[in-house]
Amino acid sequence: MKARDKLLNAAGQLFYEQGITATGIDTIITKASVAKMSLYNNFSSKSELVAAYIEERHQEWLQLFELRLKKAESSKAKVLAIFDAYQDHAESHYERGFRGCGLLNAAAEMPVDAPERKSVRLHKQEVQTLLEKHCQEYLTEHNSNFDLNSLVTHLSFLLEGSIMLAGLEASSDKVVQARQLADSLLEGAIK
Amino acid sequence: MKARDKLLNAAGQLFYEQGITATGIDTIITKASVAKMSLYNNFSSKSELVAAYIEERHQEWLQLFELRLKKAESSKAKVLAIFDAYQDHAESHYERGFRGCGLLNAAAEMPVDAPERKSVRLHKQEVQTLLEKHCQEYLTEHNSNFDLNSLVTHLSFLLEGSIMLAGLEASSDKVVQARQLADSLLEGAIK
DNA sequence: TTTTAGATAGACTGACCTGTATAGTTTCTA
DNA sequence: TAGAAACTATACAGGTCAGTCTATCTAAAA
Repeated sequence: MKARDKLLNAAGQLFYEQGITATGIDTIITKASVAKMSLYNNFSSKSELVAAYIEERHQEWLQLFELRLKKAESSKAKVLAIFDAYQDHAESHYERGFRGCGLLNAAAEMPVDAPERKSVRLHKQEVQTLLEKHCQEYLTEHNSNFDLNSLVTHLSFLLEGSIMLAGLEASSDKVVQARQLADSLLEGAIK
Repeated sequence: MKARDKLLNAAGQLFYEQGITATGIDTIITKASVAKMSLYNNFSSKSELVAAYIEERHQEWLQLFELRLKKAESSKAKVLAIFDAYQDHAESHYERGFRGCGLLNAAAEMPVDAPERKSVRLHKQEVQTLLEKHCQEYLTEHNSNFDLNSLVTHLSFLLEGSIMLAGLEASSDKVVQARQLADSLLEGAIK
């Protein structure tokens, strides 16, 4: 395996488990079994490694979502596939200590003006856009005039609130509950 | 003002704005205009200062809530007072950079087994207990057999999801929207 | 076979980290 | 007014931080 990938793997695990600021360069390269210069040949600084980490987490989630989306047959199932992907994410990290959404956690430990917060914001906006798209389809399919914006906002609160509380409790239960609530919310929107 | 209070003020601001791990002892004592020994005479370690910070944030919120609760006349208004307190919190920090819930942020930057995470969990449970109490009253008052647990869970997702996204966007808008959604949710629960 | 790119180990810098030790000063209070 | 308690400034220890430098090695490409 290339040094860059080893680094991303090690950093991915450590950043997620210990937090970014609390994780030092030396810990990362030791876990990756890589020389320090290999880090600085692939990334110009720790910040750049952090940026790569954030991007990777997001792509990882998008892949989980794509998998779930393929299996979704109804338009409601497509909306709920977003919740499924959150659940998959939660459960994939359960054994080594689930700690919530890596992106929200990263943003939470950065100062207000940190560039990392901006990219997390963009990623969450992308999730919101996905929600909007599939909710739109769902509503038009059922000829509902339910307010799209408030539905999307509502679902995004269920999503992020549940993953946050799930992380705090180190369990995916809350995400499962959020999915159920989202389900009945969607049902209510076409009645 | 006593050194202990000066320290709690300075640490409170710095921890909230910059994150806990990223804030050093020296930065805190400089901002507090206090000698280093004053810190270690009042707190045995940085961790103890962090614990005090977390406790203080929680008490601060409880006070905001008490104020709102007093003004609430209906049982629905009492439930919504919890959302109002979140909004007050968001807006009180707006000028110097709102960054979400200090407790959730603190938990987010700590390793899975950190004691800080446990106390944050306890505080969030207290909020949930308040939600439960006032929802209970609301439902019985209106002779509703709406499921209490799912209502409370739902509201807690709206609460924590909105404060998290609000922090990411440095605006209290999301919390206001969450309150509106909570309002109609409560209305729906007694129909 | 020679060149080149990627990797290695490890020493090093200078700044910053938490926490301690010492000694002098202010402030409250009995 | 005398003593105790709280506070100050400063220096220091021992560690860790991000990042640089050098020198060596290996493997694939030219």
